[in-house]
Amino acid sequence: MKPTLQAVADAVGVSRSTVSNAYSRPDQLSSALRERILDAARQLGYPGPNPTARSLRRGFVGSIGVLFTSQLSYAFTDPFAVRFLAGVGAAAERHGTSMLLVPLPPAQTDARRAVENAAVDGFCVYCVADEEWALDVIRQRGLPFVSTAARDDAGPDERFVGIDERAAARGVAAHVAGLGHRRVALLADSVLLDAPAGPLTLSGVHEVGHPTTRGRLTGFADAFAEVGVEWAELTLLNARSNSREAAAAAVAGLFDRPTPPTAVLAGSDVLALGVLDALAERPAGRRPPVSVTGFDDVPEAAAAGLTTVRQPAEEKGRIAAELLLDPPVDAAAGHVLLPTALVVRASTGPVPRS
Amino acid sequence: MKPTLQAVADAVGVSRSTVSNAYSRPDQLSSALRERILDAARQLGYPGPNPTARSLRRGFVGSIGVLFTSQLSYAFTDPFAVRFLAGVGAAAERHGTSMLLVPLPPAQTDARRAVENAAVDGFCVYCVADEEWALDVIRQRGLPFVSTAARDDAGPDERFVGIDERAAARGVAAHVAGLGHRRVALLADSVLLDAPAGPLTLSGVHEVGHPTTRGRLTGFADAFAEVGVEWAELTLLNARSNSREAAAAAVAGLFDRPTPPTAVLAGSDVLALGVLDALAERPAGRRPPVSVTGFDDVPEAAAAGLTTVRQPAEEKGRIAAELLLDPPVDAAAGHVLLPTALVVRASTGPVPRS
DNA sequence: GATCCAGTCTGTATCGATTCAGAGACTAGC
DNA sequence: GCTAGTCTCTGAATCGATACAGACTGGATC
Repeated sequence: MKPTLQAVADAVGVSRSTVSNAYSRPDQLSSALRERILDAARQLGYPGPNPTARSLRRGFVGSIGVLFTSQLSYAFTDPFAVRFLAGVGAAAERHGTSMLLVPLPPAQTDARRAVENAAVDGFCVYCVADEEWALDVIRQRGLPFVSTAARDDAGPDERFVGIDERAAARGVAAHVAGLGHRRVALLADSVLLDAPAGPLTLSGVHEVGHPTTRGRLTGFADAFAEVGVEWAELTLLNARSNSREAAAAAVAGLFDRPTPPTAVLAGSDVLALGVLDALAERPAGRRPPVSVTGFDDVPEAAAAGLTTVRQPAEEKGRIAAELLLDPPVDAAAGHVLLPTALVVRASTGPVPRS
Repeated sequence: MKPTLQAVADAVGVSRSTVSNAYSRPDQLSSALRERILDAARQLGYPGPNPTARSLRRGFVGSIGVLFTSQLSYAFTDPFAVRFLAGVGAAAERHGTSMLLVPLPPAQTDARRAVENAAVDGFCVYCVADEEWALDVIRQRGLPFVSTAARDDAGPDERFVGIDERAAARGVAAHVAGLGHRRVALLADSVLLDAPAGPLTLSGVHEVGHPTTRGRLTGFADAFAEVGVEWAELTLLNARSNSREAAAAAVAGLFDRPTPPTAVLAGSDVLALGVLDALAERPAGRRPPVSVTGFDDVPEAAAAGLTTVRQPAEEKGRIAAELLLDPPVDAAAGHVLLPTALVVRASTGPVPRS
């Protein structure tokens, strides 16, 4: 077995406290003794204070948790999530804090346990769809957290960093509407829990569970309502996940309808790229000139010429971690709204006259 | 303050052990009592057993550490590292284990501390340049680890997953040599600690510190030695980091030499893409037809038409985590060599006759 | 009626450190 | 020479749980 702090103390003939001080508070003992202790420790193969025991006694861990909606392995396939993580990592780095990525098992009971058992000082909650249960567990544990999805029932002291989803979405939709498009499809992932891929009918946008998706779809609807296109006239498409493949599957058959949409507004760049994939796969003769928009402006979007909404991904992660690591004294400062910008590229154009 | 397990015990009028059992070993008490305890816990706002205390007593943490050479925030910009992380994440997910990403401060003393203080059950060590000190700390702590860089002094019980860097590099270099190229530049990052960007003279490849880089450069040299081009005739270029920008900086001026190389072999796709960037930025008239190769076959390589060596990134991460999470009984099985393949695309071509 | 056993629950030791009040020794100042 | 102050170091209390060896109960077995 590895020697403990006590073993070192015995070897040198000092008290446990003194050995502890040799590691954590060098100013509390003479440097001669300190050297003697460190030497003995080296000799014995003592690996330094046990991190777990130290955390227990000190009352904090020195790492922050990052919680993802989906499977952890999916998170790495989503370029936006990766940029977000990079931001969290940069901030964690500066604070000498580690990041704990906690995978959530599919069963909710197990997922609760996972959040309960995470040894962290706080959480960055990345857009967990139907995240309420997770926030409950975190609150129950008395841990601080920062959420990236605006929630209606957020307490005044709850920290948040994100964008005005609705306004941003409205912006890109207004651009498409301005180009003359009126037959439009909206594409989003997990519109409803366990909904099949493809067209979906909802009485209204309020039925959408995921707050971020709801915000974006609401913004889309806003812009079209303004030009006289009601919610019921919009085609709503569900993707089973936020991936190009799922998006391609969701638009299957869409362009073979008698009156296909002339534009598809996607809830993320990844989905939009999937739509472009689906279009590219059609034989050249049957490739309608559909306008497509995304959301996020991930690196791939520029290469694909995708019109989209830019939001600062890395910044979001960085600020999330910073709000967690040194909380602003002013509660209002704990609520950060990031800027967005409409980025017009080649994937949108005027509606073709037929 | 949050109530402890003891508080719940007192409230129900049972012993602490029983409350502990209610959470961790439900078969050890009647379900009626268990319900009563869980109810009381809910009432009191008890968040469940403290993860840190539990880890201390149990002797394990339930999370594995991932160690990166470089800044944690850089890791997320490297597509290969991201795929690796995805693999680790997938395996961790299956085992119900969390991943701890430990940022290493620049100062070595601090970095040691960071590794010493990480509350984990083991480490996946991702290609830490000059990683020896880190492995020492891990060994000292008595923790298991899996390395992704082959080391000459690896103990027989030390686990490893990776590729035959030298053979793979030799393969792609042989392809380039086969195309007739003889004036060739080799580009790698951190060839020597703190070397400047650009040309570098080394008496031999053995001087290269980073084992992965050394392996690849050796393979390149092997292939050219076979066609009669000696090490001293090869141009060695150092990039300050593994990024497109650094690569572009490293090849500055290279193509304006009196006898510029006709091919550049890069130690990674990211570097190779940087070389292509640099070439693309030159005015069309002064853009020599240079062959460029990468290494890794990251997603971006295909789009850029880059000739490269494919290695299974996600698989590497997955296996690394699995070797850690359930160690093979057979020591030989703890040493996994993954397959590689030469992927020829448009970025290489026959040497132009001048 | 004694014995055994399974099912529940308790008590104590333990995991490996940090903290903090205070004990001694020594120096300085008056 | 005495008081105050500074440096070092010690001891006991504490962080919040889990493990394990029993104690007790009630029923089945012979």
